[in-house]
Amino acid sequence: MDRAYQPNNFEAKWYRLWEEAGYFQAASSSAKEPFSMVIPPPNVTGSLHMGHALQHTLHDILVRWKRMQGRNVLWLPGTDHAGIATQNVVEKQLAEKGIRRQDLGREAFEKTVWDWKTESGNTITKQMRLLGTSCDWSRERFTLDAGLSRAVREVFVRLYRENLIYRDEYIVNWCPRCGTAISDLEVVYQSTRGKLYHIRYPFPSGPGFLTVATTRPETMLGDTAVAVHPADPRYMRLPGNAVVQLPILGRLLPVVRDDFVSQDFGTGAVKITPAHDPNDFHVGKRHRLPEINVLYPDGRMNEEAGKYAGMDRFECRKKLVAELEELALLEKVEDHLHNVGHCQRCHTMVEPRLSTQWFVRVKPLAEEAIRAVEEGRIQFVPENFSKIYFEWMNNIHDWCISRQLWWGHRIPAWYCQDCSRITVEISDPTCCSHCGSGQIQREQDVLDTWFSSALWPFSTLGWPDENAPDLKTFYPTDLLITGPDIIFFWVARMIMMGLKFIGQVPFRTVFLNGIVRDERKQKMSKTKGNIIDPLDIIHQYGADAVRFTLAALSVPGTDIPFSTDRMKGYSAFANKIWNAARFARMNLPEEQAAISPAELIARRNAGAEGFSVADRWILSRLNRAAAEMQEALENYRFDEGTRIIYRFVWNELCDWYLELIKPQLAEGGDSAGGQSALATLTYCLDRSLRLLHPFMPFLTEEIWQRLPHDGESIMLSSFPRPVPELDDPAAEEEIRQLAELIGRIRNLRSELNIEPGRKMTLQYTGGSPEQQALIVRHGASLRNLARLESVQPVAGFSRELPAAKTIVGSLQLALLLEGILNLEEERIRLQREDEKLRIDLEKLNYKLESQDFLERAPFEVVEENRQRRSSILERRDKLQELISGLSS
RNA sequence: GGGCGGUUAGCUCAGCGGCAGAGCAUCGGUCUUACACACCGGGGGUCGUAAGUUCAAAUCUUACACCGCCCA
Repeated sequence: MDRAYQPNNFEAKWYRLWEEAGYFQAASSSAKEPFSMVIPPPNVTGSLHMGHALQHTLHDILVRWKRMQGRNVLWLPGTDHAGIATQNVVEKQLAEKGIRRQDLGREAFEKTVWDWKTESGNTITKQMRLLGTSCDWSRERFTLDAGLSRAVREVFVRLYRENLIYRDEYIVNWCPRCGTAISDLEVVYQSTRGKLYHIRYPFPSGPGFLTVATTRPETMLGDTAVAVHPADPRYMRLPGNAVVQLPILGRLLPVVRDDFVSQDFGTGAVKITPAHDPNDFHVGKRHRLPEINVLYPDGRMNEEAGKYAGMDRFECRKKLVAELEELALLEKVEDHLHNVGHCQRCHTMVEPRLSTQWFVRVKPLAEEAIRAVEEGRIQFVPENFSKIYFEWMNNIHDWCISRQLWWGHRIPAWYCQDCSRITVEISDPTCCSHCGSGQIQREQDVLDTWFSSALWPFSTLGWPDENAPDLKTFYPTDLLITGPDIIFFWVARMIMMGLKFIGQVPFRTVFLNGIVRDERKQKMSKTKGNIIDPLDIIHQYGADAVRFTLAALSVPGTDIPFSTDRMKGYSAFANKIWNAARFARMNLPEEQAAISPAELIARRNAGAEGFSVADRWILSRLNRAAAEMQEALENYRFDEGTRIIYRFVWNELCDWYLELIKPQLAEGGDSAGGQSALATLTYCLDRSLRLLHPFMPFLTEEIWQRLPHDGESIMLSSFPRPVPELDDPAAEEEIRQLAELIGRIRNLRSELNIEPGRKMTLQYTGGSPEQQALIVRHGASLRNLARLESVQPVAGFSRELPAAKTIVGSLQLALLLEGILNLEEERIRLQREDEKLRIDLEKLNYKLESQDFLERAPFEVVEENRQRRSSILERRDKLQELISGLSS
């Protein structure tokens, strides 16, 4: 084996082998219990970023773990057609050649996008493989696949027929750059420094005016009223039929009274623009006001804007304000900080705009979806997220699903030119279903991408064919792992659709992963330049180190501050286990069979001929690690999982066990002790690798193949479970004591500045019979690990003995020094030790002298404290002996 | 404005009633032949502030401060 861990040497090789061998593939039917997940489909346009890397790592950990537990695992991959994003990408490319999509026409444009998708659209799925994701590529899906499109169509038609989808004129969020409506969720509000314009609307008869304040003066061209609060004393004297005159256009506007007006804002009089403001829209409906749309879809003013027609909205604002000023109708302009909606995709300022769109009536669907979570049929992890879910679901609004795009699922609705009614059909109709006219035209709009995403858990499994084997086997899926940012966009909608169309929840558990940030918890962004490209670091440190780091930082409910330093640490861990394996390999004979638990138990029970205390200890610790790992993974505690295996491999197996068996191995592998040690080591490594496999699939496979093993891949091996017969509290206690003893001697050496290489003589006296026996039994390890030449029992220490002394428990130790010992320094050192004990003792005394404590604390706690005290008393006693030995 | 979360070592975070922990960083010392991506040892904390509950509070309660996120 190489001297050091070099991931680039083997990662690609194993992935190819696994994939070709079909290890990732689920069985449509199997005696094994199924376990299924669907991937949150990344955009086809996308490339792998840290968020994906995190999410896919967490998926893969669970999936590999479940597979090793013998489940029939399906992890279904795929991509999303991402309507706006993809159309934008291709339009941009066309723009470079000076072509607009309108020049191509719809069909040609769609073909261009498809070509692009086939050619470079699957970058991300190739990149996913580098991370080691064991998803079932044979079942890969795309939201525009024929099967999925059929599901979309079926759902649309059925919802329409149940009146859960309708078409209406409504105020929607309009992105002038994308030229389409977007849903409420796709608007991101940004705090923006703007202006508040106070504009005078004169009374047409007589003097005076009403002053209204607005942040969007250009919309005044669409004003159809001015509103005041009915209880506002300032406007009490205004007649009921008062009107004002709209500046510039001269239109007469009624003054209406409406509760919605806030008296504190501005002058208490507000302009009403029903076609361009959601609140005004509702006021307009209440007061039967006309709705005047002043904007073209591209954000220019339309013919309703009079002389401003054709001008861009912001240009118009400038010119219009200047004109008002000239007319002395501009009272004042204030700086104003407010939240302004921007398009999530292109960051253009969104315009609320009246238009005719398709909507889903969500409330009826939401009720059942709320109940599913309330009743625990779906569980959120961490649990807190259910609150966010409930809050949104309880205040849900209808969902605008039509988009004025060309890339997506075209809405299956046809308009009749004769009777002007709508025909909605599963298969394309040739005539109007109402009047039979052949003069029908298909709807131009496509559906919101999230509409098809909402069907993902069942559309990918073969629905609407209700007998599809995959659907029967794998629905409901067991778990969904996704980001908290798409609970509303996606999770909630999947729950609604799953319940509506399959009658069962789409998944039983939703795990929300954190957001990956940089190590200072800043969001990663291009402008900040703090983006870490997962491909870079995979290339540099290996996929295993990246995965392990992401898992280690993945504390449920918190963001992930990704740190390259942390990752270096985990890459070192990979190197550590690599070298532990190398050490084993060097000591093992060429042909060595794997060892079974049964064989191991038999040997262990063979008494003196069998395993050493160290062997029994590490096996017992391994049990503990396996039990803890099980618990950690069951609770989605990826962070704990990494801690558990890290600690076991590094701090127990490598730091202690390997060092403890070196003396035996030095005797030769043929000795009884050597054989047991090798058997134990082989077993522990094998099990460690299996425990680690879900986190570091490549490294574990590479090493596993090089060590004695059963089977063709670690992927197919079983996940370790604790073997009760190997639990051994006595051995654990003994090694704990040995480690304490060694630690004390090492500490002494370090305090006395004794060169690490120098072999010392240790004398000891006192102590319990067990302690004495322990020293004898572990003499070789003690000498080796504390760098001692000899360890001698003595009846007592003479005063003149040139030695540094200390205690462990009730055992007194003396490290013999050459030359003269500085008695004063020695005394100070021992007194410092004593001082620590004194402080501990004081605390304990305080507790144990409290009557309340003795009476009210549980017996075990009191007893524990008593024992601690008596142990400290004993140690102080021995220490005092040493101190007085110095001074007399 | 409403809701949620956070504040523990220099940094990033575990711990969530019974002796304050980890990784990294830091300091001192080592090439002790698996590993310098290593080994050994050390230092470092009023557990945001204040009050309360309790025999016992980092942990439970309340208020406050500061920082984030979501919704309006």
